[in-house]
Amino acid sequence: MVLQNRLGYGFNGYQVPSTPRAARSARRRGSIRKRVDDNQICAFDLLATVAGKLLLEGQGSASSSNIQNGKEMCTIVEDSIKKEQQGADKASKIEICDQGSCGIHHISKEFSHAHIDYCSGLASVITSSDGSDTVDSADKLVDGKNKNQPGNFASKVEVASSRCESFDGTIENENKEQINMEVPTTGNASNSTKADMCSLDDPAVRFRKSPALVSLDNIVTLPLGTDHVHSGSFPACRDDVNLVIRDDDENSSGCTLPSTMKKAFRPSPRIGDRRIRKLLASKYWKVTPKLKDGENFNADSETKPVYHNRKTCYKRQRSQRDYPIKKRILYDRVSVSNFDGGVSHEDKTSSPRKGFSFGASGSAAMVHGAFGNSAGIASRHTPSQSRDSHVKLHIKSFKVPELFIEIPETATVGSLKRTVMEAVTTILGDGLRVGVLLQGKKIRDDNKTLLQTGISHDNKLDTLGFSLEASPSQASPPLCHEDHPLLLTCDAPQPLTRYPPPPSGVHSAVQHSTADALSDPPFTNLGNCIESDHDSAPSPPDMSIDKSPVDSRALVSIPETNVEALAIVPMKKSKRSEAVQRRIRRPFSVSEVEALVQAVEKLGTGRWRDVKMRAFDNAKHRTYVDLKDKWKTLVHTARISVQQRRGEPVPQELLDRVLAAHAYWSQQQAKQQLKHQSETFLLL
DNA sequence: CTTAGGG
DNA sequence: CCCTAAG
Repeated sequence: MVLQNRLGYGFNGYQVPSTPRAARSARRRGSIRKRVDDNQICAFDLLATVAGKLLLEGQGSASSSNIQNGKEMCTIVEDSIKKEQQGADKASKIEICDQGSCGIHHISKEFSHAHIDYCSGLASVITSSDGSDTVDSADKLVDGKNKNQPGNFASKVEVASSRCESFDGTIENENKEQINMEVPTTGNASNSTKADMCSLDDPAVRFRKSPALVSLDNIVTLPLGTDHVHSGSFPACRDDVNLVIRDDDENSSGCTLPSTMKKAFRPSPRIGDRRIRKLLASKYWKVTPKLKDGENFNADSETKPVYHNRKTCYKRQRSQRDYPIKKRILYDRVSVSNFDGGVSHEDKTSSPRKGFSFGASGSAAMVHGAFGNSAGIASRHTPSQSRDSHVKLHIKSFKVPELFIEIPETATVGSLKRTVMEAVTTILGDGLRVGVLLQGKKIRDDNKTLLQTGISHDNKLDTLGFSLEASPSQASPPLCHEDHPLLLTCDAPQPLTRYPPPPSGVHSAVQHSTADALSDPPFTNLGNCIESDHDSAPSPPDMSIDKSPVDSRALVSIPETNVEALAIVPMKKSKRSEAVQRRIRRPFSVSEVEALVQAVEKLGTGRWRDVKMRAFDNAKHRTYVDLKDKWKTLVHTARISVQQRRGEPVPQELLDRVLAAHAYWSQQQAKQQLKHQSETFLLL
């Protein structure tokens, strides 16, 4: 507590605004826009630190109201230390994070958010007050965490893998969650396929909700350099919770849509902005771990443009961004079965995870499968047309194609998970279309009926396959390859082919979406900055990851404006005058709320732009206005009864923090005003 | 462009 | 989320 005073923090542990609004404003307008607060220790951090210290010392709870459940945190911390001391296997360290993530209380969470940061914080801050073994412990934590990064990654992966497998098994057991496809024989191949796809209901959404595990073979490669760890402390900024929620909206946004139309209107400069934006988002991955105190990766020069043309883009974005992006799925292992053959019990209702079973087996099989890009299909065909003209397809599972991810070794496991998740979800997201193959031959004529194509014959069903191809209308803006830290790819790089799809549909599809992944994953992913997997809600599922050599695999091949803009142009035309569409509603996830709360606690209300940059810099679809609005609703939510609340319930703990922070900053604002008033009064 | 607030 | 006045 002494520390607080000494360091000049607000009594409540909130940081007093360091820059007058006017100054900030000026700063903003100026070319140099520096974030003042980031190099300062946040009061909350301090609190956490103090709490951590207390806890580490086994003194139990801290005094601040913000520090609750100290015991639990204590347990975690001590536990982790113990593990470290015992040389417990490194994988367990991840568990620490996970435990933390499960925590519902402030400190614990904070700790989990930035366990490393806080640890380092402990080392640096606490030492100054009274050095003790506490510091050692903290250091150990930090070091331990880092040291075993490279060496033990494999083991970690294995752990994840096994978990995944078991999970997968679970899914398999729940075969009720398989997807049945029943298609009129008379329907044409294309239609039926699409219909089925649609019946899946936005898979992406489900995916997000579900704890489904994705198992990918050879998808993750971590460069295991030597300088893996910066021994000292971590950058201060790391305690920021930064949500990386790249938005697919952006992708479909007018800004980048490579549609011919757009191009006509949009001079290249826009693309430039776009690039910068992308770069920004991605750069973060690489740079973050190496940031120095106070250094902000959000260099003004880079950030500025983002906001700069935002408005300009906006309108155009809106014209498109809201059109639901039909999520499609990669059908890898598809089984066609007789509906009568005992699968009739399967319900078709939608439920999370339904129909998704990401096998632990390598996805490479899919790539090199019998049909190349086609999905393998085990089939049993209805022996007869007893049910007349219906072919029943039973899709047993899906598999995500091979991915390739490169991520800095200094990245956290959490960010790795998110990266993978991002990649996976992106692939699942959109930009894919289904191709139908029969006996290895692609059926291009969408107008043929199943009957005509022979899909209705059992003998042929054995060779029925679905392939994934890049959706013609899907467009991904070009990305910068160079020193792009994050790299996703699948299998061998193939020349991007336009529609008509390349021989290997999957490849192209994957690549395509892969490129997309770099830019605009379809949905929420947590930021790289979040140290732990604290978010439990839409948290990325655990995945099995394999370490695989980078090979000579090329970076993501960027589909050059591969746009037929088929789906787009008509839309625009019909929309006449580009009636601005309302942005799609995207409820804040708990983790987002958490990030917001934390940022506001630190920065206060009224600095939404900073909040945005701090915690949502990579969440392109969250504008500072959104954040402000969300805060507004949060405050409101916190004040109403639990019964009146709707949507995903926000942990009371968070709401408490909201109220606390709101109260504090309101008061602070009032004070400032008073001050200002008196000043002007004095002048008069 | 940002904030602040009403809608 | 949107819209907008005001800075």
